[in-house]
Amino acid sequence: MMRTITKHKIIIVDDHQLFSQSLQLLINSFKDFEVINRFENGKVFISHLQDNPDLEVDLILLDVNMPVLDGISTMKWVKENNPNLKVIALSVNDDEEIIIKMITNGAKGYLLKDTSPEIFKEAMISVIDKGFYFTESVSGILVKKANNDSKKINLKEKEILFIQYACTEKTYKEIASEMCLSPKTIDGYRESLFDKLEIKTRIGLVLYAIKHKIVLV
Amino acid sequence: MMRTITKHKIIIVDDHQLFSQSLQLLINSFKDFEVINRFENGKVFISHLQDNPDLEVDLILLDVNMPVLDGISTMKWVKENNPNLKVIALSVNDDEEIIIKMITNGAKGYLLKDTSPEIFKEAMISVIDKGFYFTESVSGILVKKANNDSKKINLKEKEILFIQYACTEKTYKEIASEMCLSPKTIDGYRESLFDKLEIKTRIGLVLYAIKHKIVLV
DNA sequence: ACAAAAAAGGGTGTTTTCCCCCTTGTTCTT
DNA sequence: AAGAACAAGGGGGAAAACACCCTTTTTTGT
Repeated sequence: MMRTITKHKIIIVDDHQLFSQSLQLLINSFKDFEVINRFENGKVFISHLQDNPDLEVDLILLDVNMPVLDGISTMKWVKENNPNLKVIALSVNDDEEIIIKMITNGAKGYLLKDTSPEIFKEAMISVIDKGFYFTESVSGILVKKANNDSKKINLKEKEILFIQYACTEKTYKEIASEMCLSPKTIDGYRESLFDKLEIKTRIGLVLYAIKHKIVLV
Repeated sequence: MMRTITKHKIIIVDDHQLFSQSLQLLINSFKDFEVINRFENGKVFISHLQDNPDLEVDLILLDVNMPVLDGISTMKWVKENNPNLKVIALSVNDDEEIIIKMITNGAKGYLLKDTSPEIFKEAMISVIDKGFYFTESVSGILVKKANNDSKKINLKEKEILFIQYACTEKTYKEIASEMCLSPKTIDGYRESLFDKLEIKTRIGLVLYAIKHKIVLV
């Protein structure tokens, strides 16, 4: 006689149909797991949650890069409205900023899509049982952020404006006149920024500005 | 009695194990297809081809974004050494440049990973039978490229290298010594680039480089 | 084979950038 | 009320960036 086992109920949210349908096959091939639903973006997933407030689900696999409503926005909604949901973020990129955003919004795990099925299964079990699963590299990023958070640089309005001008082909003299300041004041801005940002040239300032999205390209 | 059918032999090259193993399950669920091999990057795939010159394979599914040896480099090798291989490029992004590079290097199809399994199967059949499969949007990009090709700026290897150095805090003198050229030659590079790219300062060069992804930030 | 580009290097001079040290006033603390 | 912190401005000088015009050598097209 066969005993009926209650399988863990999984929902996949991913816009890549090829991946999402394939992943469903993989998960269903695991004894204790079954995919009960798939959604192609955060919006339809959230709609489904709203329509089914008593939905039983053990784990959400949430893609980070999606059209319509991406992983981060979806995670924010989950944090606000359904914080008990267990979510593992799935992504192809290991951008620190994104990892941090997903985790601070309540993701219980962050896996790259090049994870092996074994690790993947382990992560699912860990999140369902222990409540979280983080690889060493993700933990490392979290520690690093914690350290860096203390010595954070905050720029004033005028500095931001100056940086934006510096990211053009104008000379400092031209910038000064556009900002209605003396060239010598601009000189001061530059030196104080070089010091603060640990750079040595205007090129460094441009690179910093782009990296930190002070100017967009 | 069951008749033995020769299935189409497929190879998957993709670094995302989760995707690649799952996709194998999906393909094997199609009657006429079977995955005979999976590789995690272009390098190991090429090694396998070299070790098995008489390998019978009907179709390669090649991921574009991979570590070690990416899709484009792998495609280049295939074009040089094994041009009869039928390859469908798989990618998450629809960057025109990349699509063009893959196709000019001989890819017979280009599919986004959010394709439905039905279209995916149709594409596989089309490439095996007719030799190609392109969606309308990909065809559109090819037409557009044909038109734009006339007024294209093409940079030489050394210029690219110089631009990359210019996007650092090094001085031209330092760049010259790192590139083993006289500072005066670097001077020439700069002036010719300023002219070609219609810019006036090194800042403009940095912005151009970032916009055109010559350097990454 | 020969002209035409292109690549490499040079000279000289101007402008811009960068650096260090300085003054004056204001605001905020303690 | 003294001191700290900051915003605005300044002088002078060295180094880097930029401009313009030049020669020599190598590559390339036909």
